[in-house]
Amino acid sequence: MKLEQHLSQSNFSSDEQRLHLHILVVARQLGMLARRILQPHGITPPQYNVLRILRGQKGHPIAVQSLAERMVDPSSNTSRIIDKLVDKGWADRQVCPSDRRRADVLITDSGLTLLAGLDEPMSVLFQNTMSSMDATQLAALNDGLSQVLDSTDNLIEQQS
Amino acid sequence: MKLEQHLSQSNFSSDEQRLHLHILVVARQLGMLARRILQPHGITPPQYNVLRILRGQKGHPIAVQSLAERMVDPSSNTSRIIDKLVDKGWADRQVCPSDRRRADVLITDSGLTLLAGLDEPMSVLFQNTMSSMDATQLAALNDGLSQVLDSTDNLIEQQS
DNA sequence: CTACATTAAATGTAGATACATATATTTGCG
DNA sequence: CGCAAATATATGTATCTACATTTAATGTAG
Repeated sequence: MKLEQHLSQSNFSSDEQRLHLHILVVARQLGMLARRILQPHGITPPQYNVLRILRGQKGHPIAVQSLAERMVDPSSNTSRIIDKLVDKGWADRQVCPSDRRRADVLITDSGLTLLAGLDEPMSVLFQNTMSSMDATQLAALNDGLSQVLDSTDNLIEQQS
Repeated sequence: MKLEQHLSQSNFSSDEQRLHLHILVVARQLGMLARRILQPHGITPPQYNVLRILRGQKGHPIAVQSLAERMVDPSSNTSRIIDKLVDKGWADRQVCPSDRRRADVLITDSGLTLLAGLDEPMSVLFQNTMSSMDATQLAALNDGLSQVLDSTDNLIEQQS
């Protein structure tokens, strides 16, 4: 009944609406906690997201568009997020030789060092926020959200 | 495994991290779908959120601060969101006579009419996005997210 | 090979957000 | 009462986001 306290509202029109609001409110809280960890290091959540994707490339450059597709928030302005990463020396961008429209992006050593220092606090955050759940419950939630994601994908696809 | 497709990533460091990302990605999709419903009516999700709270007051005025506490995103600039609602004629704001620091906010008939037209499409959205789940599964998800909300509240409280 | 369409990225711009500060009012203590 | 502290809201400001447009490079039909 935490949600009810949060919104000072005692009943919702359906369990579906309640779940909808639950997801939005929890996402906001998780985002806030992540921001607090990242902020002292001068990095925002979308920038962190991009850096993690770059690290996952293990040295292979990636185009801006592919980056955008893999981001949690794909509508963010990926070009300008990369600008910031390059400005701060965490990423490197250069024109792709085989297709000069594209920009190859790579993480720098400095970026890798930054991420290395963030891995532990972020992983502690995941553990702390999910600590009340056992493996079965975690799996149930992941399954349920996967189904919701499937529904939203279908709805979004329909419209476009 | 929808999440994996979305992020083009095949494995995560833990189920906790996977759940964290699941929540963020689903919240983003739900927000996007809501925005698409609201946009043609010239209203944004935070504005809609405030209007619904105002309607819930059933004619009783509410202070800006109390509004902020009940919003999904309490850090939004509630004053300026109310500005927009007042500009569009959906809400009415006047200085509280008993404490002139405060501003009493009320929904207008025009605001009620707007909401009345949005109730159905929004409720259809809730149903559509959650349609794959039965009552048991809905309850399990709501319970789980309530636990996560509790954990995040504790973490946020600790820090401040 | 030229012209037009397509693609990739960057940029312009209005509006929204986060965070700090300012303004106005009330409270409470000497 | 008189004045500092607290409270409620509004405003300032830099940054960020969403959405449209622009620039540049490539693909492709004639």
